[in-house]
Amino acid sequence: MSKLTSLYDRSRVPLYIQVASVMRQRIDTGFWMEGDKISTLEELEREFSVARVTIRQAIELLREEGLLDAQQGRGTFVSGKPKHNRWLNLATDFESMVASIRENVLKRIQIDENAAMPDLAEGEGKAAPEGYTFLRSVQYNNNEPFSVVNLYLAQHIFEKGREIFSHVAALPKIAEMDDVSIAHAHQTVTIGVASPETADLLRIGLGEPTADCRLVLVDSDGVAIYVADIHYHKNCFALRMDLLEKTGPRGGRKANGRR
Amino acid sequence: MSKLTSLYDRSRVPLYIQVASVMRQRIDTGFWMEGDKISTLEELEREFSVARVTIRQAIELLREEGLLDAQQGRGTFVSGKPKHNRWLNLATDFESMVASIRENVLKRIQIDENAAMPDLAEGEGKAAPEGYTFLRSVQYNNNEPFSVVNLYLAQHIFEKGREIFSHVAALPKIAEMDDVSIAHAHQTVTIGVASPETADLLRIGLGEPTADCRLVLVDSDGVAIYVADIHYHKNCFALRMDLLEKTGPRGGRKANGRR
DNA sequence: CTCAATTTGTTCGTATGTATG
DNA sequence: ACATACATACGAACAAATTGA
Repeated sequence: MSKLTSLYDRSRVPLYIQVASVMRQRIDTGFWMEGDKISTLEELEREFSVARVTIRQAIELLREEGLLDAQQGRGTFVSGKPKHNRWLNLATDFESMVASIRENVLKRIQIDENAAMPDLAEGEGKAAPEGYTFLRSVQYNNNEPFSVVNLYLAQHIFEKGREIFSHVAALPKIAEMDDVSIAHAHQTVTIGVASPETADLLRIGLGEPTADCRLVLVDSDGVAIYVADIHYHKNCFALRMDLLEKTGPRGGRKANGRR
Repeated sequence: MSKLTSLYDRSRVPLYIQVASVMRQRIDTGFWMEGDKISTLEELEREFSVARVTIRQAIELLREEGLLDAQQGRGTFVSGKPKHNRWLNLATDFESMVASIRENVLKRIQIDENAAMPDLAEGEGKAAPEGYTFLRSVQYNNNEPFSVVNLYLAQHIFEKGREIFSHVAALPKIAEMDDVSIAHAHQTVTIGVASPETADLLRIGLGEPTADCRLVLVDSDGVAIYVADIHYHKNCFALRMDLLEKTGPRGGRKANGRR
């Protein structure tokens, strides 16, 4: 009870869902392997400090997902792993980002030519004087949506390929334009929550976490020509990076440590 | 009603909390600015397709957080912004990662010398034959926890500085060891959920989202000497990277595009 | 000052969900 | 499976405060 209230103060999500989240994670990470018999109800009751019925609700949830199989008199067994989507491996440099986007299937769902200005943070360049066109699209993989892209494209860029931008991803096209210079390109990844529109498009619940990626291209005049807010489904997001890319291997028998 | 059930099917988080999440985000992103009068209850009812009382519960939640101020007869106003923690800007190369970790305050809370092997994925090197020591620590900033580090340190590395590793961050110490070579170092970022221990240490709810970072160092023999699973509080996590770091500016009047 | 429109605040009844023991 | 308590959500009606005509 005391534990319940303290947990409730922190999250307000129904307890059995919290419990189910943790158990799902255990299966996912292999802490409970497929075929294993998991702890008994009594052990779980004690571990989570909740009532038996609450544990059973959590198990029922995972049973519906096909992850658990409770058998009277025997125990509860792991009957499957949550399917990971993790298709995406977010690129960490321009070339590979363009390459990966080029392969994507996307559906353009909205275009507003006279859009409001995107609000640019420090270091994201200055706004294009001719204004922006707003483009929204959804990216699919195996017929399932995995990201929503909200893009502000500088008007003078958009006009170079009004037709093309309506149907294909903008970034590769921009990369191909010889008369467009890109002085800076950076992305910032954070964790956000799904707005009603995003939730709808990604088919997730309102307020569920998403991986939010802001991608900004700045031209040689310091103008932000491409400002994208991308919301990735959390299960489709992974970002792997090599930390020694620039410097190469370090240390070893003979200290080559600069510093 | 139909919308309710469909949302409920997707998330099962209480509706008023979902609504509050979205409204909090709107304040955070500046869609609703401080001092603004936000939409009326009736408009919000329609927008979210929920009952008046549900909207009021969401507003009450944000009122308690100091973000909204509802005034009878006048409207509801934005009275503050959610405090951003966002201290962290995760490093994307080895040098700066070592430097940033060096500055952190950490509390070592657990050490197990004969720990189970970490399960290594493809490309993460092979396990150290002498086994690993498990170290768990919490990193603080302004007295608030922002990350939990679960580290498997190869036994032969741990023994080089048993005392030191008990009190300070391991990574900078390893970087200083001239007789330790690091052939590969990479990290993978995903979105995870808080386990009971992590939730407790970060003071968040069970199953709440976290930014999970796996950091692996592999020595020149292909042995994983440092395997860390780091769970960041979602509000303390931001990862900014320059996409043109390697190639420099591209395009412009005269196409200099290599390929 | 009064009136009407607008907007938040409160309450009732009902149904279902969550959690305990 | 049951009894109990409380939380969540709906819809609707009414009350109270503010504003401007």
